[in-house]
Amino acid sequence: MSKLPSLKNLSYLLALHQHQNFNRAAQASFVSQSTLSSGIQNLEEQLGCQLIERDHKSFLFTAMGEEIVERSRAILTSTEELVNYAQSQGNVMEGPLRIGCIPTIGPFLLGLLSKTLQQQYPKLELLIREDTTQQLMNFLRDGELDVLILALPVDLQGNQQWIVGKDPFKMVLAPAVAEIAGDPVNYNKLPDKSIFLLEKEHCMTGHAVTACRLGNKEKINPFTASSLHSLIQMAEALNGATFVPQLAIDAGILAGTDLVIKDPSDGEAYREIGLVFRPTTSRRQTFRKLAETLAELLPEATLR
Amino acid sequence: MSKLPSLKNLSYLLALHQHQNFNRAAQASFVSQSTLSSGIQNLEEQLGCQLIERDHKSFLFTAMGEEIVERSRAILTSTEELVNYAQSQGNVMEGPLRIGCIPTIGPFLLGLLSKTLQQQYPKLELLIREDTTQQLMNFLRDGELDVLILALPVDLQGNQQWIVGKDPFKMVLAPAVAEIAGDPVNYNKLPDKSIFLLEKEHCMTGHAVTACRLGNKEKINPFTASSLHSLIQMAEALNGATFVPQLAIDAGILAGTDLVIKDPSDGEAYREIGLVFRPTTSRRQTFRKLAETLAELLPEATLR
DNA sequence: AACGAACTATCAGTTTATCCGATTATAGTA
DNA sequence: TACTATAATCGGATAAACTGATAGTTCGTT
Repeated sequence: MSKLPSLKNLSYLLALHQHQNFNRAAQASFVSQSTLSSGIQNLEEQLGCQLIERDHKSFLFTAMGEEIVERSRAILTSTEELVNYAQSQGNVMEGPLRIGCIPTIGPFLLGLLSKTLQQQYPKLELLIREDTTQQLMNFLRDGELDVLILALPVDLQGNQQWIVGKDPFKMVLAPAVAEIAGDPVNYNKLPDKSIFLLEKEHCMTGHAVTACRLGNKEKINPFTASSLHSLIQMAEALNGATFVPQLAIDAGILAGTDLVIKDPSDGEAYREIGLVFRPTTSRRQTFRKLAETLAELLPEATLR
Repeated sequence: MSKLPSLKNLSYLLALHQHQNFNRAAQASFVSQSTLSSGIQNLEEQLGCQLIERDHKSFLFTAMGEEIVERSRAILTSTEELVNYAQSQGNVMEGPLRIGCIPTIGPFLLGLLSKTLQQQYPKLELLIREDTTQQLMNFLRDGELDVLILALPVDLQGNQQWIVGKDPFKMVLAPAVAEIAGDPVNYNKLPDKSIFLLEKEHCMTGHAVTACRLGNKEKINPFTASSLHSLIQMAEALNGATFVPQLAIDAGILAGTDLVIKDPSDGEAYREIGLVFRPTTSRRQTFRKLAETLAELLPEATLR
């Protein structure tokens, strides 16, 4: 049996991969540049293969290097999770839990969620980051977040997901448009360019929205909003209509507006909310409890 | 972020768990008893919790200790697999591969398998262990084997399985019995106590065998054989009949006997052969290629 | 062509961690 | 009581990790 590499050296490799620069990686690892340099060399020697190609000014990770980085990451996060588990005395709802969430869910759910969790598990230290799905996936991959709350479907990229519940879409219409829209809304009765949507990055791709996009292009206004709040303001100010998640409505996003809520014509108008996490995690128990708490706060729970 | 424990200390903990004795664990780890002792203490201090309860003469792992052992095992095997992968230059069919196999498969399949593998992947170092299913599962859990070849179904105990193919059961009868048995065999025409079976541990629990057990108890001889070879000898010597896997027949287990081969009456008379491995493994690519090679050698491949 | 900026590798010296052997302490056993 | 088996402890030796300074490379600028 050959000698195992040290976790420290593996972490140096990870830092180097993240920062693509010996100095910055060393700083991030709280060691000197020389330490990190020799650490990497040490690792290459122990593993008996080249991890990075040097060309004196810069360097590049080899394919093997990338693979080793992947595996090292899994090993290091497992070890961190072990330490975390031990220091929480085996209570899976203690210590830090780093959650990522998208902006069309976060503001309307996390307030209540963190309140509920704090009450139920007072020793849980919630750390929440709001960003786009893709950014959050990167943070998850890099081990900077433990679990994501996303709108499904999503490109899992090797991660695992649990569906937690559904969030129905409602149509929200300016009064003038509401009068002629019918109930549930008949898209054909709406004026051209009267439907406002979010930018694509927000992936509010519920069935209703997709159907609307495909079948009623002329009804859709070419301007897109960058947040739910501005979406609603646009709909109100320009006498239009839009789709808003039930979650946001429940959280009072329409307060102070005179918009009218109606059902979309498509009965399957909802988005699914899910938890996403690394398949190599050893915190499934924690995520399970999180999922249960989350499901109770959603309009329709469907834990699976 | 608190400091991570060293892999060495984790391995000391594993050794201690395996040997339940500081001296033997230290020997197995090639260190002195004092080193191991302080390593464990070190670990407990770093993790901030008690892993073993000492009562001056002996000790006991705490629940937390057991959990940490589990997790440490996953971390260490991942690291070993990383090293192995690197040292094989990323070629997943190089280096050691430790296979466990049950005795009703091993002698009839592994000869051909290892020959095929050696030819296709000359740098693969095959290590084969033959034992009961339960023993093999223990070796797998303890990281002493990488993958098992078993007859399904099997209690996975948290492991993962891939089904590789089917191995049909044939009936094998002494000539006198064969004459009256019909073709396919009608169990009712057989004399009482004329069917011989293996000991239960061998889990030759194909549908045919199970059906026969349930519906024709009086036909079954109360004596059980401890190997396929003795099973066949009993059937021949005592003018009886028995079930034998196609695999064993193909390998020539009936050579030199005057037994007659017939189909069992049940059309679904087969056992499934599968690969079983730890869910935390990072050698799926290796196992995949093994599965493909294996499937080609089985009477009926059904890779899934 | 010369210079400086941005890099990584190397080296000598220091600090830290690991390990061993001997010893102590405890409990069970002959 | 002496003996055996066991784990914890301690001082000193050894090996590993780390640092700061320096060397050497490349690239862009003057």
